[in-house]
Amino acid sequence: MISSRAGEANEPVENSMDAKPVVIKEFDFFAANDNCELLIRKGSPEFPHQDDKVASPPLLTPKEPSNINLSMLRVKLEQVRDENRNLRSMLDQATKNYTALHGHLLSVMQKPAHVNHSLPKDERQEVGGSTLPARQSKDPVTSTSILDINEDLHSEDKTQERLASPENNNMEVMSKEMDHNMTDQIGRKHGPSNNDDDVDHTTHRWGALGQNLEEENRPDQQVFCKKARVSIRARSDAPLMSDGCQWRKYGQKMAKGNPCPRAYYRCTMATGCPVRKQVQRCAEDMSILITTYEGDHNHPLPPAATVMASTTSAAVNMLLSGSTTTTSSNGSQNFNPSNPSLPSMLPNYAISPTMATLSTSSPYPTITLDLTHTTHHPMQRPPNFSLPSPPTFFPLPLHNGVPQQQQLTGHHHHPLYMSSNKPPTTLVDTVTAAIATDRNFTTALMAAVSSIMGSTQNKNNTSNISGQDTCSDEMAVVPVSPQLPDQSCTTFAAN
DNA sequence: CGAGTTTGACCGGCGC
DNA sequence: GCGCCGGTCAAACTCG
Repeated sequence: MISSRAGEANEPVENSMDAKPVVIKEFDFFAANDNCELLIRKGSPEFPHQDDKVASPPLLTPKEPSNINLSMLRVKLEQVRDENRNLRSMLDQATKNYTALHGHLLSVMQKPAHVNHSLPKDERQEVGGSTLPARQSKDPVTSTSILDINEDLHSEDKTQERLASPENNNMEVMSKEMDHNMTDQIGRKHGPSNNDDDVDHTTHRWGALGQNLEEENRPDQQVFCKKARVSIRARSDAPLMSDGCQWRKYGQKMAKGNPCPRAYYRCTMATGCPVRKQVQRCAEDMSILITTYEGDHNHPLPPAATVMASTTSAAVNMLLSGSTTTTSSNGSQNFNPSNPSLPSMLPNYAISPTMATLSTSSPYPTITLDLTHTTHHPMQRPPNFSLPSPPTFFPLPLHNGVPQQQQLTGHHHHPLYMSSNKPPTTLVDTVTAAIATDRNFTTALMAAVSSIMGSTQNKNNTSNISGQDTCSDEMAVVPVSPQLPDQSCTTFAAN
């Protein structure tokens, strides 16, 4: 997600990062450190020579006080480089874990699909108006068990650091991979298709592809997966938060139970982009802005936004995917990390009570993330990130290159540089800060995913074909009235 | 004049 | 069937 220029300069960018060189420039990995920032921002091409400069004997002469500073800087630089190396390795691990996790998810999903459904062929491939071929995947589903993943989660520090790694710009890649896997899965799920080679690689769906596939391919659960939403609660005095995308307001309504009007926006970055968002202030705390995203972009996003969108939509995909085997009788799943019923899942969350809430109630499964307690600097560790209140959600259509029309006029808005000078005024900042650097937040998200997947697994094990959601004893599923579909769909009403 | 916003009308889903 | 409600449409309006 965030990569450093130091990393860029010190080491050749490898693998997926190679493919997205621009991403690297989007975030200032060391924005929190003025000294390092100074060094690094002098220009990455110069950076490899920093060592030479610093190490040159004249500069280290103890007589000169400035050389002392240089020595200190050098030490800091070394530290940063070490950290960068660590983060890189963590990223690798995270990538592997993610892949394994998703693979397992797919394998879990596959079972009930075969048992419970036998869809007509013609229901398989229509996705969002375009035809997505049902792939018969030859990719072996990884055999990593959910327990393995959970075990990884148990190694709290490792996992959390991995996930919190600013280098998680590879999330984009992972997300794409997931989308492909999802496509694979759908193909597998509904029976083999012999079209191995008719994969639509040209369709770049950054958002909830899996969600849409679910929608289209599982009519019996259509209610459940009708539309997925992600809500973000964040404190902001601005009428809306800049998330990097271009939006056009197309409506405003007074919503029941909230004196503040709800504004409706659609993405205008590409014609026909189906992404919508709703913006409304929290009725109980007017300083909290609730932004709800729905749909997936039909166009590429700029790097920074892509990273965020991919990360978040990947989470949504996973959440939704995992939840598809649970049925709508359950209102919502509240992933309470401190819930004692999740001892093995979330070992380290006593300090962060409720971090992310997934509402699985129909018709709109909603992930709500409360960022109102995050600190603002991307590189700062929030002292205590928590989501005390019922959340809202997001498939994030975010990018930083295009100004939000209502807030930004004509500037090219770099979240990073903004955030390094003042508290974030953009959603990108807030979410990025939360996702990229907040261990609790990120791990909570992962925990939520894992929880659902665990739930999925439990459901499968109990062969709950009737669709009744019998909450597993092991899962921290907080039952909410199944007859309150709206309650969890939007935080507006829920609050 | 074009792009974006405002706002009342309209539509569909849902519960009674 | 009716009314409520959320969501969208589109004409009128504003602004640069």
